Amino acid sequence: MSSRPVSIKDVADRAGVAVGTVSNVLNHPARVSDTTRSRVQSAIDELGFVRNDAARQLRAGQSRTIGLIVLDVGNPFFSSLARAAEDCAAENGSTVVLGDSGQDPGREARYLDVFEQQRVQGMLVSPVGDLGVRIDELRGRGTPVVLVDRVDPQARCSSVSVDDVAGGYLAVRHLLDAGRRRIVFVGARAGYRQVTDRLTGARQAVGECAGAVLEVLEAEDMTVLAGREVGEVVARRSPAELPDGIFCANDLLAIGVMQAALLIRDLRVPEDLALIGYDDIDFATSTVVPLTSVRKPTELMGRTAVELLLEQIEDPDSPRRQVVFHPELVERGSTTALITAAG
Amino acid sequence: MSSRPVSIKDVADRAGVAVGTVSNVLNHPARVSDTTRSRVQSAIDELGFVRNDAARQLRAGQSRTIGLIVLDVGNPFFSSLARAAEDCAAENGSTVVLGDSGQDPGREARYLDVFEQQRVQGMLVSPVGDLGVRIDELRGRGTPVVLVDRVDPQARCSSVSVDDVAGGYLAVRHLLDAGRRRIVFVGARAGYRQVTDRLTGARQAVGECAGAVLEVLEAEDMTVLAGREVGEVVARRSPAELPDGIFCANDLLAIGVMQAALLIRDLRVPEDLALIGYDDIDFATSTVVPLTSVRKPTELMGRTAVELLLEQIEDPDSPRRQVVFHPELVERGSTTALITAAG
DNA sequence: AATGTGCTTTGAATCGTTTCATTAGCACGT
DNA sequence: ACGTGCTAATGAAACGATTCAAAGCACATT
Repeated sequence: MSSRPVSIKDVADRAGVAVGTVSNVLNHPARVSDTTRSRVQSAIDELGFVRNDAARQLRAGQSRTIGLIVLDVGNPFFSSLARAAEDCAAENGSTVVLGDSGQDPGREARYLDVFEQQRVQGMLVSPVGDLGVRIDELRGRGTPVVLVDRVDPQARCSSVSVDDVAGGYLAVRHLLDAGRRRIVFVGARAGYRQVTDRLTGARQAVGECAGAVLEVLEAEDMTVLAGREVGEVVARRSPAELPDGIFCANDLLAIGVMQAALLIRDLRVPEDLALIGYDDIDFATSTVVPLTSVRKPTELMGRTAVELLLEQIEDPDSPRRQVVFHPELVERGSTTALITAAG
Repeated sequence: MSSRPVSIKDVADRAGVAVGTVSNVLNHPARVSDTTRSRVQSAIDELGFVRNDAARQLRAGQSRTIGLIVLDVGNPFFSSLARAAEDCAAENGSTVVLGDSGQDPGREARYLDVFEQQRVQGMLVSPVGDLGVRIDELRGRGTPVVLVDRVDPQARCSSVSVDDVAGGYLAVRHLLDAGRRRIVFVGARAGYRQVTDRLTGARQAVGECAGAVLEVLEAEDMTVLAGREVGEVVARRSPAELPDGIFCANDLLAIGVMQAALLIRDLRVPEDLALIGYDDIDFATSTVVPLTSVRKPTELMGRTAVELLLEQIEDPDSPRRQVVFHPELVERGSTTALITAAG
């Protein structure tokens, strides 16, 4: 029943032309006369011909795909970045294929190997560990790499990342602008890099504001539950010791703190306590009081990553660029009271 | 500086053997003597040789990749399914590459084309619309397809899916077993297929229990906010009209209902009102009262999908199978009171 | 009639592997 | 010395596209 696959040769025979002509129809339609083109096209349709990409690539020496390796496809940051990268690649005639390393160096290595064997045009990688050597090898063999959400300290490749210090500054500055002075920062016990950057930014903002004080609290980890525990401790304090603004290192922590504040002590958010998170996850809009947060320009990062990669593909000797984006404040009810009724 | 890519020929020259021998080292190491093998291996390492997959595939006529096209990589269901599929594929020497259709038929078509041109071994697809014709074409040309989270009414290909009727039954049965009799089902105005199935299951369960009544409420859509609106309406009812158990068509709705119940009326969950959602999203553990939910066996579905595909790859004439999984109840505090203090 | 011009079409060479029939080399028994 | 079996290594022929120099053709110009 199912015979051997249809090749360009079969199409040529059917249409009564040479193989080169079929190839031209596929790749340089303008070179072919209208009549021939439509005859070839019919043959293609009738036979159900599908171009063999392996053969094309072998001869052409180049593929039309870009590999994207992310730490966790389930993470909204990466999925939205992937979406944007796909769009941008499509506009440039390329296709993004996605590999999920799941933070596992072994899987990451597998995808690097597979993509290199497939001779992808280039890769976007949000690396698990240090990829220094691997990146040099790849580049040496002609496959450029762009780092995502991480900068290469030795500037061997381009990268897109976010300035978390600026984000932390932005968040606390916003609290200060709203008149808050007794600020609490909630981070995590373990030293996530993002946490320390955000704290640094927070410190800067407080330092610039006379009369403002910053207290740092550590949660067990970066989860809602951990945030709730910290929130409960804070909520039980005497009125004099209560902060009037809390900045959490991510939204999950902030949601936990909010739960505690509303339920344990019936504090009003934002009147008694202004609250701000980080990452702007979907859920931030759905909390009882919608959560103000700090957002990375995810789509822009995805597009830029692809653009930087295309730059390197076109000219491997073009200078590497480290693009650092500034995050953006998303104001919601947890810091900004709606227009309150008179009184 | 960067010369032309290293080929198997270069390796052969360097090691002083024939190209066929290098190929054997790569593909049939047992056929090669130890000394030769190590000599070739050194040459490979020294030259940094990376096999050209296009050439391999062209000659071998087969690739080692499986295409997976999902509706939305951001959806935890798909990302966790993808992870499992990757693991299962890796165990069988294949690699999964992911394409995100984003519910867009155009993008879906693009990925189907790209993957077919790449001659993937087969595809797992959670289709946007009807893929009937396309699937026949693919299969006719030798690329098997397995549907994910959707059954093929004409059984042209295998599939993995979940019995949402059973899920709805499970949820309401659980409420009834906990002694609840005035049950409310919260669905969505627009007719999602999952919603109607879950409602059907709910009806069945109530039908089997004398004295139980089911009321159906419609939310604007399937979000936390819509759930909260419905919850507020319910919470304002007179005590006689209050339900004692609510089943929401997904977790977001349930979270919204919970927010309303706790805040508007200070109802106790689960004592006054037992609440159950569907999907078991991550957040279900992090609500103020942890949310009981119904979970699809995601990992199992991912693995099974790959297995069904491998089955079809090995023997294209093997019978197609429609595997339907039963969801599982995940009990948490919103339906089951912890051991209460004596009294 | 010869030559030139511009557009189509041709078909062989090529890309880097795998495959497989063949050969080489070696040890062993007669 | 010779055949027999083995294992190991060889190298040319695919695989299916793209590319490109060359040829073919129709028509205008000299």
